[in-house]
Amino acid sequence: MVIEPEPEQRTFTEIARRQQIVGAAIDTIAEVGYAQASLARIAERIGISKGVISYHFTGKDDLIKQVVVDVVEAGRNYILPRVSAEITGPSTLRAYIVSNLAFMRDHRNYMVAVVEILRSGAFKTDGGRRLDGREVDVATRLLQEQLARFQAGGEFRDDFDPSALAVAIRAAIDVVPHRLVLDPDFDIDRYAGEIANVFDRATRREDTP
Amino acid sequence: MVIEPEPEQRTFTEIARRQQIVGAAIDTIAEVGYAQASLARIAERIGISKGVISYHFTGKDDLIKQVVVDVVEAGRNYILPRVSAEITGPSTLRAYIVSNLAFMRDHRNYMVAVVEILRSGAFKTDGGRRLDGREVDVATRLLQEQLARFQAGGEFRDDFDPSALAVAIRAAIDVVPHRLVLDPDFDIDRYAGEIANVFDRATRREDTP
DNA sequence: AGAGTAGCTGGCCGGTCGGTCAGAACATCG
DNA sequence: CGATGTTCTGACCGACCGGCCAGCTACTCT
Repeated sequence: MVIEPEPEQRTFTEIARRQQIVGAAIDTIAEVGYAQASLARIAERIGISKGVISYHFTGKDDLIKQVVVDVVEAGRNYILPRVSAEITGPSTLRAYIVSNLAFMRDHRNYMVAVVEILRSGAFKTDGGRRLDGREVDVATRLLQEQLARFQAGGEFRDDFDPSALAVAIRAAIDVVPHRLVLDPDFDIDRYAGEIANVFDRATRREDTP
Repeated sequence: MVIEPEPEQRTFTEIARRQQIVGAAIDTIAEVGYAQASLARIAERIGISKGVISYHFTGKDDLIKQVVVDVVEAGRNYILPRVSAEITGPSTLRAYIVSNLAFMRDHRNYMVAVVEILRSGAFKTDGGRRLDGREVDVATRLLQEQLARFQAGGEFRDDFDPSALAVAIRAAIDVVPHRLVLDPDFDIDRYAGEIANVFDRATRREDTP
C-alpha cells in the first residue's frame, strides 16, 4: 500500500493544473470515447504539451483514477443526502433513482466519461490489477443491501430478489449516458419519473397502493 | 450502395475460412475486449498469419461488421418465433425478455462480443460513418412500438411511457453480458424470471391480476 | 547577481496497431 | 512436367500510442 503524498505538499499551481487536466480528460473522453482519448489529445484541448500530464501525474492510469475518484465523490455528495432524507422504502427508492438521474442531467460529461472508463476496463487499483467482480460494482451491491433491508422490514413485497432488482435498477440508470449520446434530446427528468414508477410498482406491497 | 459479390463466387475454402475467422474474432473479443482484439491476436488464435484476414476481408471494419451481422441474425432466428408464438401483451413481453436472456445464456461469447463492439463505437455502416441515433437502437425502437401497440389495445395499463419502458427493459437485458464478466456464476434464468416479473407488474392493468 | 526550484516544451524511444506486398506453397489442369 | 490460379506467409510500412528526458523559462531566495 503506497501512501499518498500529503496534500499540503501540492503547490497552488499544481492543484489548479491537476484539476484543469482532469477536467480536460473528462471532456475529451466524453467527446471522443476512452479509446481515442490519448494524452496528446487531452493536452491539446487545453493547449499544453503532453509532457505536462506526465509531470503532474505518474501516468495515464493515475490520471484516469483521479477522474473516477473525483466524479464518484461528486456524485456521492449529491445523491447521499437526498436519499438519506427519505424514510419509507418506496420514497427512498424513488429518491435514489431520481437523484441519480438528476446528477447525470447536471453533469453529463462526468457520467459519460466515467461510464466510458469503467466499461473500457481501464480502471485499475493501486496494485495494477484490474478491478473486477464486486469491487467495481459497489453501487449495485449497496443498492441490493438497501432493498433487502427494506424488504425484511416489510416495506416492500417479499417475493422479489433484491439482487436481480438491484442489477436492473442500476442498468436502467447507467444506460442513460449512452442514451444521451444516441439522442441529445433525451428527456432525463421524464425518464426518471417513469422509471421510478416502474420499480415502485414492482416493489410495492399490494396492500399499500 | 455497394452490391455484395454473389455467394456462388466464394470458394468452399473461403467460406470455411471466413467463418473460422469470424468465430475467432468473436471468441477473442469476448475474451480480451474489443480494444485488445487486434488482427494479430485474432489470427494467432487459429494459427494463421494476419495477412489471411486481410485476404478474406477488406479490413477490420468488414470483419467486425460480419461478426455483428452473424450474431444479430442468429439472435433474431432464436427470439422471433418464440415471441410471435404468444398472443396476449403480458405473455408476449415475458417471452421477449425470457427468450432474449435464454439466447444470451446459450451464446455467451456471441453476446459479449457484440456488446463490446457496439459500445466501443466501432460498428460502421457501408458508407463509413458511425452508426448513431435510432439506427443502432433498432431493438429498442421495435420494443417500444410493440409496447405502444399492446397499450393502445388495452392489454397494458395506459399510464406508462412506452419509450421510457423500452429503454429500461433493453438496459436490463443488455447489461447481462457485462454482468457475466463480473460474476461468472450469475444465474441468467433466475434473473430472467425476476426481471419478467418486474416489468409485468409495471405494465399489468390493476383489473387483470 | 547568482543559485535553486517549479513548471513546461518538444523531440525521441520502444511498442502496437491496421494494412500492404512480393513471393512461397499448394492444388488443379493441360 | 509446366502453366495457372488460389491461398497463405512473414517482413515491412506509416501512424499513433504512453512514457521519458535534456534543456529552456520564470520565479524565489540568499
